Amino acid sequence: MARYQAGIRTEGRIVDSTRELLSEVGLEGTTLKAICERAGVRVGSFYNLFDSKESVVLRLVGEAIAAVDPDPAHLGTETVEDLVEAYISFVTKNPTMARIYVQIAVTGALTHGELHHRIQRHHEQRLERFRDAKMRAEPDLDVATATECAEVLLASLSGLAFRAALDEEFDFATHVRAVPR
Amino acid sequence: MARYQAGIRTEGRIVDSTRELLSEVGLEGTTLKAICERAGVRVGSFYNLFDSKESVVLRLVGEAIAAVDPDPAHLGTETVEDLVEAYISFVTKNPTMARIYVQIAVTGALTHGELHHRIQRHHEQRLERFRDAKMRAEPDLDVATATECAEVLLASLSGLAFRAALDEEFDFATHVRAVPR
DNA sequence: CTCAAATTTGATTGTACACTCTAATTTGAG
DNA sequence: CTCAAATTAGAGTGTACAATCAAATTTGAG
Repeated sequence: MARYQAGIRTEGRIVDSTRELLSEVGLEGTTLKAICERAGVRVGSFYNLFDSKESVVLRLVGEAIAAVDPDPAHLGTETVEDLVEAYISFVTKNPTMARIYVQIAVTGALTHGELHHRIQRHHEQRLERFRDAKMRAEPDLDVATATECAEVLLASLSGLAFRAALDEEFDFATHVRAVPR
Repeated sequence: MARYQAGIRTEGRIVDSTRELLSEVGLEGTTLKAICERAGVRVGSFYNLFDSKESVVLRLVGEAIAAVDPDPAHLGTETVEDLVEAYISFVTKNPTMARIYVQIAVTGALTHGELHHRIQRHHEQRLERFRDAKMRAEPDLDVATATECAEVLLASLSGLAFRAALDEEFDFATHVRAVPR
């Protein structure tokens, strides 16, 4: 069972090259051959470490999802502003990951069932956090209205993130801060 | 040169089956084989009528783009509400086309250059129309602010359209009407 | 140093894809 | 009815893909 250093390093290189490729050429361009070439590894070595190409991609999706949300420890005290600012810093400081998320959300979710569920579940969680933050700020609001607000705000954010993913010039932060809430 | 009826009918069947496939299984699942099978046509017949698979897809993109916008004849008098309502009725009455647009916007734009330009150009045109409508309603607004508003509103709409494309249950119209402007 | 286990290699398989080509068939204008 | 042009059929090409496998090599604990 005991793993060797060589194998661990190889695994890291494979994950790194997959991440780079996903952000540079999308899911479509991230082929097994491309991953292996960039990692300086033969195909056989890849399959010694991973069950399938999908398993690496799925790991990266998890990474991206984890990076979207701010410190879960603060759950229960965060404001809508906190969540919005966290999203801004995610997209601007981590454009690679943001791109991966947007790309996989669409290219993956519509066809591959596994990714679809993962993205859907993540959206619901985010919706709840935004709604709770909203209700913390305005306790008189009923749940339905708060959920409505959260849904629209989230849609604006993802719409703008989508735009940022397609157009490098797009000033994401400024536009997000202009979103009415 | 004179075309025969048989060829014209075949062409129609191919376009129809491509449209159906795009909305059902996305760009990825819309293979030449699938198109031909559904159209009840052999591969050779396809290439007698079209240069490539891409050319049919591109025609469908044009169709989708044309369907997104309301009657261009009214250009110059339409209000922001008109544009928003037109978008709502496009997405709700024509979910197939909406799906095609969203899917192609992302899956296509990031990799295939041709589609990328087309989608980008369309977005800019839409942005201008929303901005002009906004300025017509509030003549005191400076161009930058109006553009800003239009950009955010459009992002909200596309974010919600994206959501609707992923989740059949999603009540698009209600959410769009809840978007602050 | 030894040796079993971990890792690497590279040739190989099988499948799906867009697209081509030639010959047979069908169409419809004159 | 004729026949050139349009259409269709369907086998075939080439390429890219994910994944497999047995054999060679490397690792590192004892």
